[in-house]
Amino acid sequence: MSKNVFTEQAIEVIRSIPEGKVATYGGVAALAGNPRAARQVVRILHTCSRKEGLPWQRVINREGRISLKRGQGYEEQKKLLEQEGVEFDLSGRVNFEEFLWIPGCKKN
DNA sequence: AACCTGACTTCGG
DNA sequence: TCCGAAGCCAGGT
Repeated sequence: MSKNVFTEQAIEVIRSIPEGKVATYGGVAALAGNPRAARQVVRILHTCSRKEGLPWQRVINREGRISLKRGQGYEEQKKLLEQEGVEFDLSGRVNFEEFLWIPGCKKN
């Protein structure tokens, strides 16, 4: 327990996103105890994804899209997700009905 | 040691 | 329906 509780929780939430599923920044923040801390999730991904080995590619924005721009990680993230089985429609969106991870959902 | 920024989201006008 | 502003806060400069 080095950092604050929120950070600890957020990291744990991110870690528990299963392969082939995705979560939103706000969703992770909410599960970590602070629905409005989506930006902190972004920060955490930036600072910890590398050293903590977090599945950063499974976190996308609320529109079901990848927030990164082409040439800045977008392609890599999409590729990683597709390799896990996550599909994108023609406009580059993920179908939440099918791929949004919901803790406790038995369909996982 | 302050100030700025960010792979976001929500709310009010 | 659309747009600006607030909320959140650790890391980098």
